[in-house]
Amino acid sequence: MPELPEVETTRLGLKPVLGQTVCSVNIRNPSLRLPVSAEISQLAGQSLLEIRRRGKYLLFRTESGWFLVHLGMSGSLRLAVAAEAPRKHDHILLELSEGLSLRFHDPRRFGLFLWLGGAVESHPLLTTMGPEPLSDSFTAEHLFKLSRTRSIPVKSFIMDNHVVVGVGNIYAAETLFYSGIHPLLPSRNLSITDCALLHTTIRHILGQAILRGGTTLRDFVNSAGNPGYFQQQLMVYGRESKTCRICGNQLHLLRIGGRSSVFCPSCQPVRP
DNA sequence: ATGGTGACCTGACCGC
DNA sequence: TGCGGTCAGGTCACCA
Repeated sequence: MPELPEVETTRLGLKPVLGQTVCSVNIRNPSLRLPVSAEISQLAGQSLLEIRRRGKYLLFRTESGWFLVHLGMSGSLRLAVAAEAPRKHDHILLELSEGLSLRFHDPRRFGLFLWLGGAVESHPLLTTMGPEPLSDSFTAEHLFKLSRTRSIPVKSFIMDNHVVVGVGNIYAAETLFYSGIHPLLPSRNLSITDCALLHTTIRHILGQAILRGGTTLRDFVNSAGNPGYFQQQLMVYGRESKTCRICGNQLHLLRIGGRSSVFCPSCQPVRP
């Protein structure tokens, strides 16, 4: 499910929990990508002071330290009233003051819910990540420099979290379409002009998707349980064998790095 | 170092 | 209605 815009949508929607105290922690199923440690129970009695996002990770600050949440492929964080019965796959419940309940829901259990303590910046999950796409540290020159030695397809390159964080399968496909670049182009063949175009497009598309509350294909819901609306303007993702919205030719499907990759052979031609 | 593949897990959907 | 196959928004360990 969630790429950067969906995670940011979740973060913005959780602002009402700031300042609230965790009354109790209920771990209903600890089997996530990494086991949920009993340390998480330390959250009881702590106030939620701040929520940051780094890539697709959400970082929650409390008085005694930080905990991290990753939504994996199918995860969501939802604010419910405490009286509501937990749903299937609601794995972790944080009962808050004022009768609310913050619920981590994740059918496929690829997500993470980890206690970090004081070591936020230095955690191995966070130290090797590339720049934030919407920050000043992400530049065309950065893309150009890293791509010089890489033969992998440009689609895999922009989805690599060491290159730039937060670009998943949907937004990678859309970025390459708007940039007019074939998804299989070897990364080292990108020109500085290509990199400038990719840089601008990534920022524009992620920004637009955040404004529309993210993309809902099957099951993404924000913290209030509502879907996003960016899917209404997808140009290629999920549209294989349909016609290109620009040129009218048929869109094609490839598998790149094990991920389905739709593109327009006319708008994104193979280069000579 | 780099790149390709499988693994993790459940649910939805399709064709028979 | 049921069954088996396939696919899904992410990430990492493993191998060549």
